[in-house]
Amino acid sequence: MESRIDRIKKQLHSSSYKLTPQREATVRVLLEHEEDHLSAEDVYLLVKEKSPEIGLATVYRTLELLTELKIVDKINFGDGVSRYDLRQEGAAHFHHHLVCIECGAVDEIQEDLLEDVEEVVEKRWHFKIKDHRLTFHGICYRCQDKKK
Amino acid sequence: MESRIDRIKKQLHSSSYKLTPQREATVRVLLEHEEDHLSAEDVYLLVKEKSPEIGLATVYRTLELLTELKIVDKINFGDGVSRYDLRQEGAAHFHHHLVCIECGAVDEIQEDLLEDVEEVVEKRWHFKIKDHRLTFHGICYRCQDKKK
DNA sequence: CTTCTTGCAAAGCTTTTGCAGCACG
DNA sequence: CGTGCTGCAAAAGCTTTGCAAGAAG
Repeated sequence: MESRIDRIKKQLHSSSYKLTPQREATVRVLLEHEEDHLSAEDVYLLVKEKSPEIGLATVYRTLELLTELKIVDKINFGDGVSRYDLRQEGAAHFHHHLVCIECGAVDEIQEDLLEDVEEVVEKRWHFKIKDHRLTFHGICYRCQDKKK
Repeated sequence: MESRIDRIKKQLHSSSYKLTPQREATVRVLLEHEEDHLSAEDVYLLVKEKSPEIGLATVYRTLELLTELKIVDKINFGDGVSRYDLRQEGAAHFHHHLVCIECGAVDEIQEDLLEDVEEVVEKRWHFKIKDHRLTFHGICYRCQDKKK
């Protein structure tokens, strides 16, 4: 069976890029932390554990490359660093985020809740939507429970 | 009649901050460019036209202060700079944005289109929503028309 | 006086870039 | 060989901070 890495390798090849050991190590870290929202520095430190010789610049370059190929999405929650999020395979749109203003946790909503809204926006504002970013700021279920 | 500046002055006072000449000049620039999405540097240059002695750090400090008081919202469209957007008076939530991937224009949607979605999120994910950020990326009506 | 605010310069951070060397066909 | 990729260090932004001086009550 074809693995996720293999498919990413093909995506790279079809744009004439190689899956070098450094790039593979970076992608593996992203796969192992799919639930998280790692910054470039986070990724760098994790890659370094297994491939200590990698440079931070290479991580940045790889993340930029993966963003360009739409394998990952670059997001910004307003804390001064960019974070990188593996896109669901075959997902047309970017998923949504729930950012907790108390504990800082970031949860994901994979479901697309914006279909109706997008229809309205396309018609009423005559805007051809290609992608979206939706983040809710509030209090997560864990922090709500904690207060009781 | 009470002006917008007066009301902002009161908001500052009620948190024991002063509306200094520098702060007032900064707020005026924001009011005059309500439609735009100015970066700190943009604001600095515009304020400088009328108050040449102002320092960039003061503009940053003022924008931070206004963000804290929820008079402006700090946004990030992923281009490496923070932008500042005056909040509609009395608006409970942040408005939405349409970012054109061809010409870079940013249009605003003042209407709140997320009421239904928020209800679903609060119930299904047990998340207490305090605010949201919604940005659509796509092609604006101007660029669509241009192609015809 | 006392407290808050400012301007300047320096420092801090994240991210990008230049370049020589390496890898691999 | 040639092209692409990497690591390192330097550079380049954007933003924050330290500090002495200034403003305001």
